[in-house]
Amino acid sequence: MFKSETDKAKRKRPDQTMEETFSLILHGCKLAKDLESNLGNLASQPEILSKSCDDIVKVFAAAKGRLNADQDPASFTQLLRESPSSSQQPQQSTDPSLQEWLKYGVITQAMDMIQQKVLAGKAPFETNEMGGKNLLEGSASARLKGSVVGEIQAMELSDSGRGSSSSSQRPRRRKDDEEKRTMTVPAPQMGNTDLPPEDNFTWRKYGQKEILGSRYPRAYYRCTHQKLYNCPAKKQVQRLDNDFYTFEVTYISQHTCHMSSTAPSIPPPPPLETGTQDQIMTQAMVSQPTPASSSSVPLGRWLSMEFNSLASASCGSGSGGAGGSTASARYGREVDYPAVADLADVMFNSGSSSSNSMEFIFPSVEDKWEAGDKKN
DNA sequence: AGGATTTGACCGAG
DNA sequence: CTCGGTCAAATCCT
Repeated sequence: MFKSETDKAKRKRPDQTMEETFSLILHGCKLAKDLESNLGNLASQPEILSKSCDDIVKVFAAAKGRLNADQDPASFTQLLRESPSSSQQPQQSTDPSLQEWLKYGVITQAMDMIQQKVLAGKAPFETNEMGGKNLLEGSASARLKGSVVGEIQAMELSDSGRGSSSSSQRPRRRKDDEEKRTMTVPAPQMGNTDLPPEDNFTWRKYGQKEILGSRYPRAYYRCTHQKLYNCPAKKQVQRLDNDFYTFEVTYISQHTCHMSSTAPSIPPPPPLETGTQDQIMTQAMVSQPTPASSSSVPLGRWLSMEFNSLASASCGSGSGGAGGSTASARYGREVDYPAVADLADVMFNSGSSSSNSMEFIFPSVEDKWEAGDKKN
């Protein structure tokens, strides 16, 4: 895929070549970004990590080769430095998150994230949940676009938290007893923008509250299986004051529901149903990039699958809509798709799951890649 | 009917 | 006392 691009470029004029080289580099960046987003999931899959790295290296190598052969690197560098409004860098202006990523070196964050996970040996960050039935509902592209792109602007492990469990009356755990991880994820910019970011877990909304100084209310969710499996996982979702299209999601505590072999969130992986298989596959692949034992998909394959089927892939998550609730549970109960469930299972058990799933990554990438920057 | 969401009230931390 | 987080009854949805 990349080689052909490179070959084609060689037959073109320098300016075209430059443009394509630029795109190539950006694509490489995207691949890297995708990888970064899934490092958590891939942490335990060195082969896939290796493969992914190879893919990225190939892209950059191709770009480098073209730069060396066809043009003056200096000009390219200059291109990079030009103002965002420059027509010379459509891709650049197209993907602000990428720029940001490049600028701030999010990879470092990702590495830290993984390190933390490994050190802590705990469950992963949430990934997008699939809303089961809602998967097939309309505004798929919106969902895709709005899904968690995995732009981790901030990710923290702090000791703050609150929580209440069930002891006597309302015994609240001390704030420093809970783990809190905060990240920001883009909201859909088309369709139902109320849809909050999703991950691979099912949540039940148990409260919403206006927060002082915040423009938008904060929604409180807890794991659907809280009662059944005494799963303490919770999350809070709130729009950023200054950015309606961005949610700040705070995950509190780890899921323990998947630990149970009987946990509903991990039904056995029966064969896929027909008809929606593509969607499911895409969704599964995308939302559960974890290279799991049972259904691991190399990043490279995700990419190709993604690019090939994105158009028809409805986004995987569903939470149908119901006003801003992430709890797909309502309309799409638990895990409706075996493949997804299987993947989720794997993910759960792998103890990793970055906040970002491919579903969120590729679609947005694709959108940005093709549609240009409509976000800003 | 069962389960999810809504929403006002309650409770504890600061 | 204020505010954030949670509870739980009412309501909604499938």
